[in-house]
Amino acid sequence: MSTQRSDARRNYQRILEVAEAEVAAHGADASLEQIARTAGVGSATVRRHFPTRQALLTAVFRERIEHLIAYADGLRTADDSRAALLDWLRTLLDYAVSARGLADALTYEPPTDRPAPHSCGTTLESAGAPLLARAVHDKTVNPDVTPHDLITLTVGIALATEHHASPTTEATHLLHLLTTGLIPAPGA
Amino acid sequence: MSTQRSDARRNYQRILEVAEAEVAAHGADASLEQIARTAGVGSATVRRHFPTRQALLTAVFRERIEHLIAYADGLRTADDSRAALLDWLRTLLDYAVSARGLADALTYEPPTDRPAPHSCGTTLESAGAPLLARAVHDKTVNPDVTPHDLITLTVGIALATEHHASPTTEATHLLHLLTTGLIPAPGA
DNA sequence: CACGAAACGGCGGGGCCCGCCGTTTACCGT
DNA sequence: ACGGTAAACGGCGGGCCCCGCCGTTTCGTG
Repeated sequence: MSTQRSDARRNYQRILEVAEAEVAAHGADASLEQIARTAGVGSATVRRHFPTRQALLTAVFRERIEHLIAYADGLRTADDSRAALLDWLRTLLDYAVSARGLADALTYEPPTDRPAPHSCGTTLESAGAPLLARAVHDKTVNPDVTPHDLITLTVGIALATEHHASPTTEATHLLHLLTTGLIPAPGA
Repeated sequence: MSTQRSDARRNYQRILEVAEAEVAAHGADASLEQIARTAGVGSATVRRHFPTRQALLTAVFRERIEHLIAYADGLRTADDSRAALLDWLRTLLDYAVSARGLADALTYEPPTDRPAPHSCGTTLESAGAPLLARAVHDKTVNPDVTPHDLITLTVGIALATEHHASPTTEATHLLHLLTTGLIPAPGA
């Protein structure tokens, strides 16, 4: 079926498994050579399957991204559009904070990204878009907020808290501030 | 005066100058060896003056940090405490976005940072604290916002927009969203 | 079973960071 | 003015990493 040879497919899987562990342990800049070594393949093979580090990260996080997309889909029919959006953002942030390297992977989209319109970030944005649109339609969210803004802000929180003492608690706190507004408009 | 030898002082300055340029060009992970090379010193000398990369970055950004602190001081007596805080945040963000590496330097405070209570981030936080306190006192800002939150959120925006198409415009937009509130409380 | 192409992986080059250690250089006291 | 000493220097080698090349193995197929 797949135009790929069987050993190639096997190596691909093996590398991916090892990469998941390694990225979880060392973050987005885990050593490719180390991955190759513990996967029992040459480092060239790793780069053959994943030409760029970003490609590897995308593959590593694919499952989680899809999970997030599915979650967003489920939330589309929720009663309270505002709560749904909040819920999704919290989940997204939780993922970004707990999965080392995810946030970094999400920031690195655009070095002339023509042939990758379904890379991590873009798909996430289109998954969040309906939730956002509905919330905007219900007047609970400012209309000049774009899906892109959602992702970027969340990723930003994750990145900024990454090296702190207790990232999770701090991140949730910051998300709260973000949603509620740091310095509301004067008429408050 | 200084217990330091004259050549040491000279090298220190020279390295610092080169480092500024190099960091401006290549961000927080500029090559230390490259800096040493164009400064005309051995790489060991660089590490002798700046034991860690973070130390070098701190020195590189010292001026700007102090400028920000001075600006905050000037704003302490402004008429409108809310506007003052906003003004400072905007300036801070502007610095963080335009000076490559600054944001990264600000996230990396705490690997058991005992003897460095006046590292970039900490001093910035104490500079912002009075502005924040006054704004809180005037009821224009939620009281559970800490100075640390201010810095972290701003840095987060800078980090997340760093690799995007037009960081500055996007960053200011995001700051606007942040201050005004992404998803205000239900009673809106 | 044999053959062609796909896939592999070892090797060398270049770079970076780091620590060691012999050498130079500035300072100070005589 | 000068010599001694400690501070400061910088070259070198080791370890790790990423990258590209290219001869070799291995899979799939006719």
